[in-house]
Amino acid sequence: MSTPRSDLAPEPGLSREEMERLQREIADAAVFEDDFPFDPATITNPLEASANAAASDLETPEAADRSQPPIVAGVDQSFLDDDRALSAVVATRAGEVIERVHAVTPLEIPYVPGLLAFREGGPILAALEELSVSPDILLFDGSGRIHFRQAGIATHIGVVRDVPSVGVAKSLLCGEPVEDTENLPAGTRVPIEADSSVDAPDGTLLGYALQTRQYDSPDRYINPLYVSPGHRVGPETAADVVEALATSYKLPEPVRLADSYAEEAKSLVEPETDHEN
DNA sequence: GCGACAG
DNA sequence: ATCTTGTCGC
Repeated sequence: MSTPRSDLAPEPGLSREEMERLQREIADAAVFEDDFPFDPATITNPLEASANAAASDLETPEAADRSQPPIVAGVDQSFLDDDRALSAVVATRAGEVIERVHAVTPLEIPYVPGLLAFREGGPILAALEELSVSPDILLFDGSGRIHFRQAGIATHIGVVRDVPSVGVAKSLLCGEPVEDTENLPAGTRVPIEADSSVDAPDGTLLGYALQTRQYDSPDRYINPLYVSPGHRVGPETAADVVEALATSYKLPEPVRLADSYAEEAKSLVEPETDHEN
């Protein structure tokens, strides 16, 4: 049963203290383990999509929902001016784009590390409202459980909508890799554990540094992604899904698609309106 | 007081 | 995030 928590939506007008209190509520409501009906192994990009399509053929009417691969949606933002954000959502199934939507909303607050959801959550929720399909899982450009209060933007939106979600960050917000993450071979994952900066027992597994791509050559190397559970997904599955979708590039395809669509959709937006002074 | 900090 | 030049490699 689906139980959205609109009451926990990120409100930009709150004081910093109230925002942090809300994040602790989000973390309490979040589920950092697999809790969804589909088979994550059926999440793929186009190249491998045909391989597993044959396996699920003889469907009974009741299982009709699972006769098709899960819908994976990537979410990302771009900025139009200094006070408007454009949020883009690209829904994919078996690696194919089935829907793209976007929404523009005013930015209420500046970027503050740890409070990203209060800056970009509004635009994201507005864009998700525009979607006609129901994503089985959401991939965000930012952290999930790898967060001071275990409530990164992927976790926050996942809980509010009660949809499985994963955080995919390009840099590490907090936590401690259990070993060096420089110049890792492709396919490597290094656990990220809670340290004193995180509101969780030291050593709690928050996510993974995941090396999806790497150069063959000498001194230059690609940094890993920092993948963490958002909501209703465990750390292993979160990394599995991102790895399965990051076939040609460092970032998983739905996130790349959302990234470019967020840029592309700028041309569809009205120029900034002069607010009367 | 200093450092560190997703997008 | 956004800007933007320079460099590496197929």
